[in-house]
Amino acid sequence: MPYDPSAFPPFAVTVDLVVLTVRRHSLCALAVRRGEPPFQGRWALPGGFVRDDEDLAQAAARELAEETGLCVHDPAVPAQDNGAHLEQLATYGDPGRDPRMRVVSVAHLALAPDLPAPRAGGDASNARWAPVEELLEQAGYGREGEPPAPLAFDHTQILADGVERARSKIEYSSLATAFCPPEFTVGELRRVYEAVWGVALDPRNFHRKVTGTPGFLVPTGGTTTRQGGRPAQLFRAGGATLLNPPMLRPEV
Amino acid sequence: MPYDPSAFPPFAVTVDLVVLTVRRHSLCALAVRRGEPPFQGRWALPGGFVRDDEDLAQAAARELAEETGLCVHDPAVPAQDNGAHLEQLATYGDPGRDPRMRVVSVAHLALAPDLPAPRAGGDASNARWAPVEELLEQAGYGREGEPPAPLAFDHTQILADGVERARSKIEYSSLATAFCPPEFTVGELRRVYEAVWGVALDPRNFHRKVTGTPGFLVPTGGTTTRQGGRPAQLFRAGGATLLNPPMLRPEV
DNA sequence: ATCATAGTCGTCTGCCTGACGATAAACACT
DNA sequence: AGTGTTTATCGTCAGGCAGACGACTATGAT
Repeated sequence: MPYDPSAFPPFAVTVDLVVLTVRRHSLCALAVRRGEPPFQGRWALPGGFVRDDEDLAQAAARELAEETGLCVHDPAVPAQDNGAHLEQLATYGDPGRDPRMRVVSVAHLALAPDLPAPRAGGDASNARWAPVEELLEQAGYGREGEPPAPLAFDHTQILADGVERARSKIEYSSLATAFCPPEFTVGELRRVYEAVWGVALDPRNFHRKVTGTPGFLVPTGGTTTRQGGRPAQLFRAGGATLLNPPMLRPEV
Repeated sequence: MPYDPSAFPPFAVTVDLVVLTVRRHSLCALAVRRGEPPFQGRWALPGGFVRDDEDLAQAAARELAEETGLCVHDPAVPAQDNGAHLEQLATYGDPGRDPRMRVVSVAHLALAPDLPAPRAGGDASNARWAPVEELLEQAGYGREGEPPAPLAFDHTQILADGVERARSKIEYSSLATAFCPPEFTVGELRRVYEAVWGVALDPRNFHRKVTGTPGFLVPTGGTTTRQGGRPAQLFRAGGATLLNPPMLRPEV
């Protein structure tokens, strides 16, 4: 049976983004307000259709730039700064996940340092950083005075999967540095782990672990006192991407 | 802008399967011969179009059953036997990965115990279990006398990603039991690890590790001598899915 | 009977981690 | 200037786990 367009059903393919950052000691995700049905007025993950001539990673990078202005960090250019980490997360394709038509969404996970205010088409009221616990709660929350509502479509599930991916991946990779500015202290990195995992870590053991793992951190020579207290050494992310042995998440 | 079918390009969506098993001490993948262009006559991963009314996991399970006769093991029915493990792997959507049209393929990873001969539409010459190193080699191999050729489309990449997923996932989960029959010995489980990782493991340390991890193995009371030597205790897979601490792959 | 094979139990040593004491270097008060 | 607070950093110690490897057991093959 040769190529026959009628032999398969047509799908729309989108990319949705779980964009995570750490703000004020808590893990936050980017949410945008839907301006059109279905789920008009509800919060959702940013995303959009994949264009005819781009691959999935390009589509995700484009959407990320449109929503946040972030460039994607290219692993081939390790000196590049301020780039976000972007990776494919999973694909969601239940019939009926979009009431309009059959849509398959290839979700991506992006990790970014703390950013200035988000923008969605320049309209700040239609985009926000929200703590993930807030977005994941069954009831959901709106902004001040808005009715609580969960995220549109199956985006609560996608967000949960993205958060779990981030939580487990910083255990055995140096990915947590993607949440940090180009130069950072051990304490700032520890606060990233604490925010992502929602636990408190011992500063002394954490310091020993991260400075003792070859290739994880590279001292830049500078120091900073922006956190108060004794000045701390500044580091850049080293070349190592896999931590062996891993940094173990404390039990329960 | 309301729903407008012309606003997005139409895609075909397929599922492709990386089906892995362990045969004769080596990790093997299922390959099927393509009967039509493009890549006619070349080996490829099994797969097919997602139907209008099924979700992605259903489509993958259906393809798996069509190609191998395997049922998917439902985690909700732990007593079920002979079921394969199935999980989503990643999605591949480069424009041009299929010369006919824009196809997005949601690859799935299936792990199965050693099986009788494969069947592809009943024709055994069009399906085979091939060692993964053979399929992944740049040049590729055909069967006896056939010209070497790599897998069709981007299936070499998909297979490589699936193999790497399996290799890393048996480190920290009990997934290796999916390669074993319902009842198995510690030695058989060790040979699974050795085949998947391509290394030799110390039988004594391995025995201590797996029998000492609570919930990993449950003794059935029986013994077997099918491997020769002293009779070995038989086990079933226990309920634990996450191994903590993990089983570490030896370096290099 | 002897050997080969595979399974199972122990021992020892070194590494890593968690718990936690102690010191250092900044800033904010008074 | 002194005192307290905050954060960073170094050190110590005990317990757990993994790698290396010795020893013994129970089967089938010769």
